[in-house]
Amino acid sequence: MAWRAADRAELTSAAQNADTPDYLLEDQVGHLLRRAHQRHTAIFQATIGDDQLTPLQFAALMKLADVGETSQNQLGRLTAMDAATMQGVIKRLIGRGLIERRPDPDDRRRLLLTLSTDGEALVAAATARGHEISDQTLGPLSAAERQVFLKLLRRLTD
Amino acid sequence: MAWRAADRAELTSAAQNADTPDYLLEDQVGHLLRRAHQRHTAIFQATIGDDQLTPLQFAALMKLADVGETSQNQLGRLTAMDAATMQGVIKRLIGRGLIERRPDPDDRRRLLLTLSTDGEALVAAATARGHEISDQTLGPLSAAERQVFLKLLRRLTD
DNA sequence: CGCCCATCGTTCGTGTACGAACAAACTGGG
DNA sequence: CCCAGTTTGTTCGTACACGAACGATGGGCG
Repeated sequence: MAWRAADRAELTSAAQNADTPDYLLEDQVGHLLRRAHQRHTAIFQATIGDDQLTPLQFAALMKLADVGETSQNQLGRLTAMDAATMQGVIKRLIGRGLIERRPDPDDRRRLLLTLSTDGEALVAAATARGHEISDQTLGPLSAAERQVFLKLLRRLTD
Repeated sequence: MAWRAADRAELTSAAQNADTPDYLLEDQVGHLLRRAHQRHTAIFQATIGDDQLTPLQFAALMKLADVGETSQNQLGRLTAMDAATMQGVIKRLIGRGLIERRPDPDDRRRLLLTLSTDGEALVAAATARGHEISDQTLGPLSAAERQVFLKLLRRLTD
């Protein structure tokens, strides 16, 4: 249907539209969400104070501290990671000795996860950083705007 | 699921908090941004009508249609992808014959990109889908809320 | 008890992301 | 003209993200 206008007039099939393109990437939610998320991970990495710790690893640790011993898949659900992703995240956290794993005596399919002593120490030390990261991410907004934004954002979250 | 509260009272330093955890993952912007983005890509994939086309590939194509012939790095800047990521995206689009590449006669470092005929056809066909995807992503919000949300989101975007 | 079906964790393949290091090519200043 | 510094595109390594298929286990129901 409706296209551009400019290149139509000329025959350049290279076709760019200076005036009114029907799809402006920078106005699309998906693109803005992606960029906001990129900015957030940059802030995370600059603020968390641990070069090896990634946002997902941090999320898994914090959630595990919150709920206590759980299985991998359960923790994955709580942190919105699928089983395959969780597998890798947990492997690295175990590799760093931040998490321990033991078979569930009541269900031999399951692996129960707990924070190690090091993991608990890291969680204790990083909690303040976590808040700082959220604060910096929302930095451009006023307190009132943050409330509105978070409320709306939460509604776009299944 | 016997956890928290109980072992709080005892001296388990394992310390999970049923009542007032100091860090609630589901309240953090980063987590919400990540989940909203996940939801968006699911909507994209269900709506775009082309199993092979990813959000980034789509963004690159739409932007290229918008600005016309450019170099890889330039297109990367316009779509917020770094050079390494762009390299892979372009490689796949060329592999599908949607984009063509030629050396810049004025600067032998550069590779100029253009849409192929197939690429232009795809852009024409997919534009409406793109709008539908944005619409669905914002589905939970009213028209007024969408305006507010997008305005605030844009400010969290460097 | 036996069977169907769901769940748990793993592996594979593909596609973002991005830092780091490179070689080739351009730029500007002296 | 030459050197220093930058830009362009590529490659490597690591880490998400997720569909798909897999083997092992568990639960429910006839």
